[in-house]
Amino acid sequence: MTDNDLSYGMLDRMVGLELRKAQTLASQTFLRVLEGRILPGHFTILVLIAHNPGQSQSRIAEAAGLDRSSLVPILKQFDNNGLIQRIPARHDRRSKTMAITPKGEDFIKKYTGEIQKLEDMLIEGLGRENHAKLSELLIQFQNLLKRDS
Amino acid sequence: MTDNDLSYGMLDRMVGLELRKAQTLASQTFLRVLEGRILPGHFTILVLIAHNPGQSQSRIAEAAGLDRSSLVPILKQFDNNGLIQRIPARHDRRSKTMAITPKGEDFIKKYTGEIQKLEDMLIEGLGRENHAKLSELLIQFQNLLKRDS
DNA sequence: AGAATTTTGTTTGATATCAAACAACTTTAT
DNA sequence: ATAAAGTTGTTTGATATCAAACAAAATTCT
Repeated sequence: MTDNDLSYGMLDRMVGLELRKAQTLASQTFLRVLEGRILPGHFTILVLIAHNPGQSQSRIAEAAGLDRSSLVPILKQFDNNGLIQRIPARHDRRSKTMAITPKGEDFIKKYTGEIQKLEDMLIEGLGRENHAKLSELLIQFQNLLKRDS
Repeated sequence: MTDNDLSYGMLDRMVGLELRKAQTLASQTFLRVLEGRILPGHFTILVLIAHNPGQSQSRIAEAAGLDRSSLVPILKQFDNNGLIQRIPARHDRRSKTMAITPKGEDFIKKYTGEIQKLEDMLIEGLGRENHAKLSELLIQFQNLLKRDS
């Protein structure tokens, strides 16, 4: 059960490994909350579309931390399932404006409670300030790496 | 460039999304440091083997946050490239003890400097206490989710 | 000792993701 | 106005990863 007796050597003080493990665990937990009906990252995309109607796919992809091309099959599925609608954009004949449908809204609402409960558990476990600090540090972390590239 | 004008809605205060984006970015940056010769996660495994000789594959996998089965092709490649050695374990005829080879050591050493430099940049950018705090919070975060499952 | 359970490494199949290439279109430069 | 450069969504190929199933071996139970 414990893997604490393993030495991480030079990796001991590196955030990278902890980041990866935390992300994997979070993803698995989230998937359980969503009853395996949708992947966490996909749910995120759905929420992004819901809260930012009329955005291009590229922008949504960037906000979600995904490649443009990865979005294609996901959106196709959302469309097929009636969770979103894709309308040709007025001003740009290449891009298709996306919007959430009522069915999509319902889908999001269905899981909002459980997700909030999970987050509340984290807030309680870490403490409110630490929870906020974690988000803040992760964002700062990203900014440093963006600057680096 | 900025995606700050996008609303994250209910995801605003959730660590999950930031975790995912941070991890993706970190992985890409790391890959650049390693000159694309090895994936960050794979390098981690190599370091784990180097610092924990004689461990089973399962334990290494768990420590790296990977599935047992995912390790198989990775180790095969390491073995083929002469970075590690696999010797049948004395006490357990199923398991193969792994150890780093001199060539593997050299490989790790070759990148240690650059990796340390990257981490130093992060320490400087976040501040030493914040950098330590980030690792600490990520570990705490994992413990909470483990408890949850 | 013998049977049942667990563990180890592996194979196989499914899926998510990326990266590069592409056509259609838009924007910018000359 | 025309050419050059960039952008958008997509297709195609490659790869990483997981999950389930498996055989062989070890461990636990009775």
